[in-house]
Amino acid sequence: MPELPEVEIVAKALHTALAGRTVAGAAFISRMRRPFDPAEAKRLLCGRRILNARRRAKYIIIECEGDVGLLAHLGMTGAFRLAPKSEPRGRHDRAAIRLDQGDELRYADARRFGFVVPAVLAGPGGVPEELAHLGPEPLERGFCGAAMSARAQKRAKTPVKVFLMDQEVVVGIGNIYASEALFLAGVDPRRPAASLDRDEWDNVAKAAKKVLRQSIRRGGSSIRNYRGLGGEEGKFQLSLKVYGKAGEPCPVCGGPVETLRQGGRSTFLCPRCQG
DNA sequence: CGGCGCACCTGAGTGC
DNA sequence: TGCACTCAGGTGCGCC
Repeated sequence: MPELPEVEIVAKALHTALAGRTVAGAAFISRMRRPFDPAEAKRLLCGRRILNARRRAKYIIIECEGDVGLLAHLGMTGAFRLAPKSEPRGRHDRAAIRLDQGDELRYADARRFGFVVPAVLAGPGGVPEELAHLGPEPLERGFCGAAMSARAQKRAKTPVKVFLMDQEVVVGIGNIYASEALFLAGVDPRRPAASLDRDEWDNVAKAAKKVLRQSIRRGGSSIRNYRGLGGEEGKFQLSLKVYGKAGEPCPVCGGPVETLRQGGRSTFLCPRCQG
């Protein structure tokens, strides 16, 4: 479900809601793909103040004092919300972190592709070791045409769209924003990553930054599942140019938007604009 | 290492 | 109504 913009918005909202509060307990509700161990969470976090919540790639890190905290990923359908402890559990609630004033942070996830787990945040930048393999953030300096061009040299077979979604190459870009960025850049998603020249990579990097920033500004894309911390929908789905628009006219040339499968996922493009 | 296919889950939508 | 089938903002593993 969520890509960089949606995760960024959730992380910011968590920061606003949680910074300065104290963890009072943890409850197991139902099994996730990666199990949440409430005893471990209590041992690690109970009585500790929450310092901040932030995003790295599509992960959310909630940091407490003492280099410990929670690591979460929303998978496709994960969502956080704050609820009074007395509120009945929802069908898909998976874990709860009790807070100091009778409320709790709940994690719900219908498909269970996501998780929230207690974590030691001792790696560089206060990030868990297990995130060390991730590529650069697309909104930071490490992501640029030159770096992407260099990275793509050996990827003679990988389509540029699949390459853009590789989290070791650059993080945070998923199925929606890969199609959108390539449309903005005028690059055909089927082209091998290694076949793009420097100018084209500059365009792709710029387009990716632009579409991610605009989406953050508009609250992310709510297409089917995504909701913010307070259950609110984003608005960027209204600004999507090609994603989910098979058969509709291209907003630039008016020709029909087409769809195809790449790596088992749907890609959307305008073949005329993305020569 | 690069590249592919599939598994992991549940729910919503569609067509018969 | 019911059933069968397809599809979904992600990741990770096994295999060649």
